[in-house]
Amino acid sequence: MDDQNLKQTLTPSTQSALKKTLDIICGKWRLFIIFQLGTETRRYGELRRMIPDISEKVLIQELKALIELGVLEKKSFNEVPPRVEYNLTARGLKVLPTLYQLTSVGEVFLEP
Amino acid sequence: MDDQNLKQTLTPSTQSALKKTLDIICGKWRLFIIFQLGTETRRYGELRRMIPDISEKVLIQELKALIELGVLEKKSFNEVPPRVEYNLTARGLKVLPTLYQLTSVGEVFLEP
DNA sequence: GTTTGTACTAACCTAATGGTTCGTAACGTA
DNA sequence: TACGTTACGAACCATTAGGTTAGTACAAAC
Repeated sequence: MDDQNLKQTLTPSTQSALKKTLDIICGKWRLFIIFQLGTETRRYGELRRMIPDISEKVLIQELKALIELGVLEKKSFNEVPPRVEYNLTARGLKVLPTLYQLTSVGEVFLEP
Repeated sequence: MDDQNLKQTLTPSTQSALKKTLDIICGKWRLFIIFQLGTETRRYGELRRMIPDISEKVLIQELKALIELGVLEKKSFNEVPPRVEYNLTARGLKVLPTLYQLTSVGEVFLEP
């Protein structure tokens, strides 16, 4: 019995899309950051207070990663003390409804 | 300016649902395994050939984890050579459509 | 009688993830 | 003059995720 009946159900383009998705949502904090931003603009310090369990370093690190992925954008104002604002990009807003649906997945598995 | 205007937009139950979701889908291979199973029943060796880049140890490890999470179930037949079959649970099937949508997220960010 | 196939386990290693602590600039406030 | 505030960077460490390699039982095929 050879493998010709084992069709690869995932096309290469589906596979790379999935990998990109995982880049964006995997990690302990990324979805939380995206959800806390939502459609709003928030300062770094606001986000830190909204997600109190994340460490400063990791928050900055994750924000930077999400910017590089094209999910977030950042505006720095030349003020003292510094002011920096973050918000979702157009693409980020576009996928937000799909990401919100992910809570329902967890809910299904938390049902008794 | 105190923090009373920083409403925690995520309720505790939403947060734990999100964490559960991340348990299920995070990791390099879990979504691929779930997608390759889909509505079918597959033997271990079939899965291994359908996801050729995964190592044997990691596939078994991830299958075991997904079983413990309630996403998959497994049937062992007392035969030689051994035969073991995997398929999604009812809950797994229930969230499958939502998980399929995740490819669209990556697609948005892969657009030029 | 040696090899092949199945579904694993065990031992070990590396790279990435997440966390802790400390330090920075320049201003407003006490 | 000392201190708090803001948004970070640097150095360092612990844990986890993922990977490699080897070995197991036992029947069937060659």
